[in-house]
Amino acid sequence: MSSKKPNKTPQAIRGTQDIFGPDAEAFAFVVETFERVRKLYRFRRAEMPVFEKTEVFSRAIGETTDVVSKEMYSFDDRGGESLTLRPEFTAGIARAYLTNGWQQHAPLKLATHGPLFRYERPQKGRYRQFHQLDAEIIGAGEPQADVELLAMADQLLKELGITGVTLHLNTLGDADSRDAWRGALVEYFRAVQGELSEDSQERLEKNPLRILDSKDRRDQKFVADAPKIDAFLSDEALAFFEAVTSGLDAAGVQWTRAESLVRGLDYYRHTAFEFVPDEGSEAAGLLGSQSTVLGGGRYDGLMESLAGPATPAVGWAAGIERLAMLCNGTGCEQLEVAIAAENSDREGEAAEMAAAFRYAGFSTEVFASGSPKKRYDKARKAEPAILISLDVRDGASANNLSALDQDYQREADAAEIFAARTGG
RNA sequence: GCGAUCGUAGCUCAGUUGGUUAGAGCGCCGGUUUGUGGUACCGGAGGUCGGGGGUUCGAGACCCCUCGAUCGCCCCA
Repeated sequence: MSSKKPNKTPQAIRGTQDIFGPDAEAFAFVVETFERVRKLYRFRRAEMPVFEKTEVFSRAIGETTDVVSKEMYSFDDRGGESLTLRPEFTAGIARAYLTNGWQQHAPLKLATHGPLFRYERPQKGRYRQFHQLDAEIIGAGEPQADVELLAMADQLLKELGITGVTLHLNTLGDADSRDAWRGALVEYFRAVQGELSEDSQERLEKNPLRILDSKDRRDQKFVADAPKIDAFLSDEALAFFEAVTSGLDAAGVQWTRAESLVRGLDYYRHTAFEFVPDEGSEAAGLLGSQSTVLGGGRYDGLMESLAGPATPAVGWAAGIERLAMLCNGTGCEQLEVAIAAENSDREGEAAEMAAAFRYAGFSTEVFASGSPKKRYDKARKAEPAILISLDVRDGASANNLSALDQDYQREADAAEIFAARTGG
């Protein structure tokens, strides 16, 4: 919107959001549930800076990835150093782990959440400033770590009340398995190169694994018969994957094998996973095409890219906005007590009574502004469990308490406070 | 970076093949009615129809440009 007016209200930055109302309640509900669940699994809370030296991300994530090559918010600070707003958590966590000597706590279970930044075109479920939950287990190379991490993710989704979402699981094998598989895929797709989509012809050079989850029909007919990772897995890699899957079964985590699931970033090895809405489910409809709600995997090579010791690790991240879309309507709690001061002489008492209710642990709202005659209706429209009217009739105080919600449990306690305050 | 759709009151939206002074509902403010009650009625504030240019006797509507939003591709949570 261009305008000659000098004092036009500035607009928010593209891809940023002002979250309010039910959306904000759902957002808070997601974060609160995550905090509760991570404590059950004894993941320790950590806070990292929102920005880092650019090289933290370019080295850890990979120069050639889209995230680094075209999606980072980078800028020079006043000393001329290139800094970047974090596009993901893992690289910063790895840096913190190394610079703070957190090796002493290994194996370390870490959880955090907060804003991330990526310069992309916004669309449904995707923003330039977005928010993620993040959980990592660092310094644990055993498949049990993958299982515990996934069990936590699964419980989180259940506690959020999210249904119609299942765990898609794959293995990328160890470095050798992955390289051999990649070579076979390149060979296979090169043979039919001319029939692939334009995007996939390019992927063949840059990131052949990505062809496997192409949405283009021209690609999909070849994907079905493409070489499978299973044929290239070393004995160790196979044993690792079997330990993960049997551990998930033992923990009661539902999963499905997704042979063409590959993760975008270079550092993933072995386990790769995503929680994705089932086709045709309500969740799928709510999310649009940005459907992955939680994703991650094992990244055994990451620490070395930051000049640290070889350190096995697994982690996942989940988009808070996407999770919140799936649990809208939850998190918004009912108003317990509404107090309508229907006469301006009662406004002071209404405030005092509200304080009494609030100290007793009742969520309370006072209606004492605007036309006195319309305050009762306003209070009523707030749909409280208990509605209290303070009025003046024939020169004397007139008080009334009515219970509007039949199922409300604390009515007797509320009535007691009301009676004590009104001398009745 | 590419593509599609869309910008009218604080919000949700009408607005006919271009035709007087741009409307409704909700919300907000005030009044009348009611007087232990989610009432009804009346009134008010609030819009250079995203911005600029063009076509026309006449543009909210048609054309071009621009800004913005939404959704999709790429990529990803």
